[in-house]
Amino acid sequence: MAISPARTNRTTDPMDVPDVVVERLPLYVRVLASFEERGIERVSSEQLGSQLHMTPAQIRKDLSYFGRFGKQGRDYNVKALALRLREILGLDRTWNACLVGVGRLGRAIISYPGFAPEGFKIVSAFDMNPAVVGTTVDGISVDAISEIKPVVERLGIAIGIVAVPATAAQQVIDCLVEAGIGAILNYAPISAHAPGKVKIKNIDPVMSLQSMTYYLKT
Amino acid sequence: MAISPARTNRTTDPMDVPDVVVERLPLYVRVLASFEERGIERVSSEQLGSQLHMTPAQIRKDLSYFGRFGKQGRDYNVKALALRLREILGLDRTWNACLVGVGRLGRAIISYPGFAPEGFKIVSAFDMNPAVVGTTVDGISVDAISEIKPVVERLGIAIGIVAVPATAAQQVIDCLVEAGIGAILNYAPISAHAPGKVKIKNIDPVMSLQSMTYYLKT
DNA sequence: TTGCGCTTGTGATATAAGGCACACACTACG
DNA sequence: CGTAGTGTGTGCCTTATATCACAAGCGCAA
Repeated sequence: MAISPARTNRTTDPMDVPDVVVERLPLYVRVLASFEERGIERVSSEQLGSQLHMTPAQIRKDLSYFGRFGKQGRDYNVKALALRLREILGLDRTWNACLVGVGRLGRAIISYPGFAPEGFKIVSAFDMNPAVVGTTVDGISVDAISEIKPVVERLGIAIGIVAVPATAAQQVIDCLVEAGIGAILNYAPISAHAPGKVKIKNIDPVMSLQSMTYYLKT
Repeated sequence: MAISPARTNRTTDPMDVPDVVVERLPLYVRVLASFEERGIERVSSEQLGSQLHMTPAQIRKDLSYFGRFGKQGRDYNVKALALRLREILGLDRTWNACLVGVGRLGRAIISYPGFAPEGFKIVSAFDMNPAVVGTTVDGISVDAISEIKPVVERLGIAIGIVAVPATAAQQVIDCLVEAGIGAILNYAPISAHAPGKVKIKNIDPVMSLQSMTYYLKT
């Protein structure tokens, strides 16, 4: 009697999509881009799946959280799907980010050429060390950490990148959250947590290695 | 009638432990180390859990895959547990690694001071560029990629670190696998796959950012 | 030595993620 | 204009992961 409890029309509705699914979307965007570059106009979930080593069903199901993209019996239009996924992920615009911690690692991050082409622009940097504050690294001027809040607000920064020593990391993260940052990419070797709705991802090569050695012990 | 199907005595048996569990162990090792540094001798799963933002039950269950570590009613001995977990993960020794791709990123990885203290030693580097082959970076001599196999065998290298452009990455990975490498840490922005039993972990900051922007779109 | 309080280890249960398989929709071709 | 072939979208089932909740074991105190 009741209205069908199934997900109704859900094109990009704010319905809760599992995090795992969202985390796979950039993957899809990436393969689609590679197909696009090769001039391929249409792909089936089968092809995508074999490329990504996943089952076609998983891909179709993931996509189904956001709407219907393919024509039944006629696979997907590469360009259109890529465009739509970028839109869903919010990649159809530029995002400003700030970097905290201008040490060796921080400098490497600033000069990393992989962010800009994907629309992520580091527009500001912060450090505690008075010797570094006031200098310029790769065109980015370094401010004192106390300046985070005003700068973030002034420049419309939504993303924070943390590259400080482990001991300072949680404090810096709290500071970024306080400043109104919405997402944090943390390079410090701590299992960081951000309060509230702020998203955080940890980049931790050492920990990755440490879990792989389990399988290496013969 | 049959022998109890339950896990029997399983101290570090090769029984199949879920990957997710193995991936959490380094986390435990890390907090335990921090407790150890602070001179704390005993911890309960409750304390560990609150530190890591996980439920105590999860921690106890994870540990139970490997044996019994605590005394009931009397929590865990920090030092003993840390030691045992390091042993389980194979962190009670040094691991030799090689780096492929001595570009900007590769150099940053070589000079990253975070690997050595955890027992990961980069002992060899490779590159395609003839201008780089033969040079020395931070004490590591750079060889041609064709040398991978013999060098890996001679130096007992179990881990490969990939820092080449996306276009070359899969090829390099195949090459490492062929050379007998057991684990790969891949920094190239591709969703890489290693055949067979070889473990692979991808470090991909851009993809991390791309999945977080989903939650930023207001 | 006995009993109480505490925390582990773990079976049972709940929730989440993944895969299967088929109805439906669309195209193409006769 | 009808029919055959193909691949999507999705309900349902399977498998994996997380949580609950309690019995069992330990230490301390009287």
